[in-house]
Amino acid sequence: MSQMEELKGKLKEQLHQAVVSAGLADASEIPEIVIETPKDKAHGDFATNLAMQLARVAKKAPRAIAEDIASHVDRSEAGIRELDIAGPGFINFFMQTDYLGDIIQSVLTHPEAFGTSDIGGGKKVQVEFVSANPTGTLHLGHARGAAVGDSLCNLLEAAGYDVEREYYINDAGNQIDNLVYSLEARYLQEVGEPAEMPEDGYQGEDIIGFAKEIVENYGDRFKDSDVEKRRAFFREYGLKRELDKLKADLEEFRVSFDHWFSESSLYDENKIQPVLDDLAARGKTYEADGATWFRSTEYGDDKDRVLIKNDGTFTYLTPDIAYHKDKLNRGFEELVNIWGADHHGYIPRMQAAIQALGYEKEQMSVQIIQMVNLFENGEKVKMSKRTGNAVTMRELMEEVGIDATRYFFAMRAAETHLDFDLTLAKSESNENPVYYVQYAHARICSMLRQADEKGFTVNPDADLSVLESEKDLDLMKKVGEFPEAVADAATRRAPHRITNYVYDLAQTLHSFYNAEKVITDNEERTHARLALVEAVRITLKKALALVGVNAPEKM
RNA sequence: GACCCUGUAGCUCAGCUGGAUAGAGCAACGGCCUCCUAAGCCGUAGGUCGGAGGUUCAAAUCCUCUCAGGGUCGCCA
Repeated sequence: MSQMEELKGKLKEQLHQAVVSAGLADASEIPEIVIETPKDKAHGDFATNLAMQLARVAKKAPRAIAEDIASHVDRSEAGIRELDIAGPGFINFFMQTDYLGDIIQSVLTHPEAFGTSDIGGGKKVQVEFVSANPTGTLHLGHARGAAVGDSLCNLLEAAGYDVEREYYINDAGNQIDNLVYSLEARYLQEVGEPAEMPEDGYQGEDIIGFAKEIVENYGDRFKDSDVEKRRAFFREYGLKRELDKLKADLEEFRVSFDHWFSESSLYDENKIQPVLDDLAARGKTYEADGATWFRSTEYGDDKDRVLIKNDGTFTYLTPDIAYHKDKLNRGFEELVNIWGADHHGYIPRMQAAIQALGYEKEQMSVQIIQMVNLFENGEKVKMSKRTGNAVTMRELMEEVGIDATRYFFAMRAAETHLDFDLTLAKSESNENPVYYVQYAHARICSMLRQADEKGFTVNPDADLSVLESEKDLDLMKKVGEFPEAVADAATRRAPHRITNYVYDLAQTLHSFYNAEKVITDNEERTHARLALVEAVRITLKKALALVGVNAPEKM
């Protein structure tokens, strides 16, 4: 538990006692006391709406209740320096400031623990994201999914969940056959045979590249070889190369998965039929029109869904149900799927399947990643200038840079449509929020270097009580809010709260920097401010790391 | 037709498990470098929170209806 939480806990406890001793309400009638941090600091360090909540129970006006509470609360026990009753009945608390110094010191002595919590209680959660088909290149939308998914995992880990990152490889459907035929056609073209691309073949440059590789390494030996053998080889080769490329791109984007799960392994290990049998045994399937149907309407889906088509093959849903069953069998208590917006209609049937198999609906949740629109110089960009196709993740990384790309994707709530401003993301100026935050970090590093030259080092035991200016206190408070920001972002599955927080922290630092001098002739204060500034640096770095952004030491 | 997302300052967005005069960035305007990075700071201006009802002591936030934009509705994946 962070110092901030402890402090709030103590305050709640004292307020609770005050309500009882003032005879306003019985202990059982008191609602959960909410302590908030007011937006306006004129409203104190903390505030509560308790008096308003008690109006009904106590049958008194909120302000009168607030007066009663105020006169009964043990101020020194709760760490209250001063308190105000304001507005319709808010109680504003101005706290004794010594707790702020304690927070800074604990950041310096236990930096690794700062910002972590145990609200997850070690719960095993699996997050499946990106999962793009291994038939081409990662695009804009995948990049957003990767950034959001990875940041969410970081947050859940910080909040004490046991997290696994998984990528589901769709390597069994006919899109893979298509990959094989496309690669085959490209290969034959390379060795001078007349061959046409399949009608809906993959036109990407990557496939041509793979065909060239095969010619380099194996010559034209597949030209006249047995078609089945050739295709088996191309399947393996094409898939491997596509996966290598996906992994490499994602690694570069600072996203790595714990587990790459192959759809075809569900077939190889006979994991699909047993699930069909299980559903049938539970009476959740029926035959009609030559197909086998799943009664998803029993769980609120719009209509029932086909599992086995009348040609005897499975729909996409069928192995996917088996896949989810497999995930739950692996011991995950909760599954989080991060899907593109085009899959939102798919949620009810998957949730139906989970329930039909006897699991709780809540064991699977879906985070939808909404569309991304690219803008450059105020104009909508649809296609890559280079290739004429959709803009790829790699192009983004190269043109915009990884830090800015990850920051921009983390910056907005995942389920909202995103306008990605290329011009802004690329600009190395004050308009760009990424640089603003990174600059704060670099600025501190610069101060620390200069302090070092003058013989000052950061001392966690520095006496922080000498820091009394408004800017000092603002900055300490902002650092203290970090653990709460992380816990909040994790609970709400909202990485964008971290970028909001870190921007705020950077702003507070810059403001402090312009108002107060860190390195001065006053040794005591210099030590105290160095400690403060180092704590800010650690916090900036940790917050940026949560969204996959580097914290440079120089800019 | 059904469902999902969105509608808050000129632009991009926070806030949405109800609370104090609705916040931030950019853009606009005015200031600040003999001083630890001006990629910075300080200030000014700018809003019928799409609209209409309702619930509440209190609504941007909850409910109903409605308008606008985007998306999805396959025995594709």
